[in-house]
Amino acid sequence: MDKKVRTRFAPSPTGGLHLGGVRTVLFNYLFTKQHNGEFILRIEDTDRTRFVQGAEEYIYETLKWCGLIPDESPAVGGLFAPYRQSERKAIYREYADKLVANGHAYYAFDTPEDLERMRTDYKTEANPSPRYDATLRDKMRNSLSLGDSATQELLAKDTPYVIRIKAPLNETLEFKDMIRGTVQFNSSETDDKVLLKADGMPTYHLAVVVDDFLMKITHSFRGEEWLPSAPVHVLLWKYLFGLENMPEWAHLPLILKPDGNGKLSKRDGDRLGFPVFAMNWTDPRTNELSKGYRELGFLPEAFVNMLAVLGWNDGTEQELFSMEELLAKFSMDRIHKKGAKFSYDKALWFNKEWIKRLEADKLLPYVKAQFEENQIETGNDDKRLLEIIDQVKDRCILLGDFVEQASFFFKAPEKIDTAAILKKWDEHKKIFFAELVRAYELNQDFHHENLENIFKEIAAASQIKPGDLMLPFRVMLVGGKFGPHVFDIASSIGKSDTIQRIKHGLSLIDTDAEKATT
RNA sequence: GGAGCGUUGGUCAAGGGGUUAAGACACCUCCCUUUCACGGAGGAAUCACGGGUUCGAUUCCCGUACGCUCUACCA
Repeated sequence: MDKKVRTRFAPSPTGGLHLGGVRTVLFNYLFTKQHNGEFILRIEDTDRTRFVQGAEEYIYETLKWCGLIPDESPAVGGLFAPYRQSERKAIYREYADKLVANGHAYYAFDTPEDLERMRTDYKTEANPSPRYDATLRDKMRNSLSLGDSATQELLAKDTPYVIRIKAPLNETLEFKDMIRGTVQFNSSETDDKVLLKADGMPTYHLAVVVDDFLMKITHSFRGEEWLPSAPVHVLLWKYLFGLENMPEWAHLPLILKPDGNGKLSKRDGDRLGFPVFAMNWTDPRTNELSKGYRELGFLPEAFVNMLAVLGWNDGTEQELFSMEELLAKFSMDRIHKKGAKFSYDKALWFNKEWIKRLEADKLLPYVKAQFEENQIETGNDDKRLLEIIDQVKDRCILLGDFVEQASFFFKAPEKIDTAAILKKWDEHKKIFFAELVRAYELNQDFHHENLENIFKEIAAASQIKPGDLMLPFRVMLVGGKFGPHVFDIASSIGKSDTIQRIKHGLSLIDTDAEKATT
């Protein structure tokens, strides 16, 4: 391949950027990077949607969070600007006119009602969805059926119209898909798709072909749902720029809903309780907020990893890939043809693995942010925080779990699970803890080994098994049955806090025990 | 209805004429841990169906079934 690889992604700014969209960019990005190519982000907006506040920025931010906007090619601007569809209206118009002039497209004056009528009038059992195609176009109001003079008259009167492609009969249309090999269609199966809408904006079909040509795109990635409209695009390439200049296509497999079948949608996320957007997304039409993976406590590394192996693997047992590893190992020919059902459980597993895998100092900023959000003061001692992260990160699935798993290092628990203690509580244990407090008060060395030794000595003297005392101790310190080793915690929070928490625990146990008896 | 695409455990999947058909998630059992996790060992569970080709088909070919996508002046 001697020509420079150039790829693009064209998100619509109205729909947010969901899992499938991010994965398309990811594969696109990996491929482009591997070929040392150039990646173009084009915004697929329309007159109606281009003013949606913050939608473009949202897309950039998502891609930045995932590490998918390469530094060397800026998001907007560059060699082939403008990249916003709404700013390229005149360009599309020019090519639509050219197609009409060459006889490959025509004006159609049908109103929405006309089209509706056509769909009901010609609907039969054998053909439940009639199309505007070679069999029907003579019966509709267009420049082909009306003739030149009538058409000119309508145009002169500013009658609204669209431009439709004139799909030929019985031609074999084929193209090579990077994932599926050669795909063939019969041109009779494609209908006369609208290329230029009445408002002067192009449809996706025209825009994608024109832009891919003008921006010299060599490889074009999109979801599998576009496969059925590929013949229209092949036709446009043939009429406008020559098939030899057509980029290679890759139709990526769909991401399917976890239960049942079908494409994963925003609704499924709401219904089953997991996000389908990388970041929080507020639908501009309904103002409805959908939670994002970022806000839910996912690491970008985990999110990207999870997406990468949804529809691709390297043929080994490896499942955990950093971006560097993906760049080294990704290849188009190992992308699956089959759509994959999304599994949130597996997504959580990836996050858990990445939290375990990342060094504490990489985790530090995330953990700090979590504590800040929950108004827990961690002080300025990063060294201590790093130690704590190392102690608890194995038990965290989401970044937010650090709050539950480590907040007691900084702050006495608000609630104590006294019920867990009271099941096996008695006077002897009460006395033990009173003695423990006294012993710890006198003690200067608050290292965990020493604390454990003192604890065990007193237990032995009281003739109670240490095991029966560990749980109450733990609950007093952290509030519940979880967390790292008790003596590590005691050592970390220090003498006065430890003693205070035991005392507080004892008084709570007393009051709750009374409540239980009355 | 039509066209295109697809079909290995519940899910993600490796493999691709002869295999005890990898591995992961989830589930279950046990071990470790005087908590919760992590970790370790094990278990249950799969080649859609029917025809070919072949000594032999999960693998190749042809059908069938099923599923999905599209069938908008949405992308």
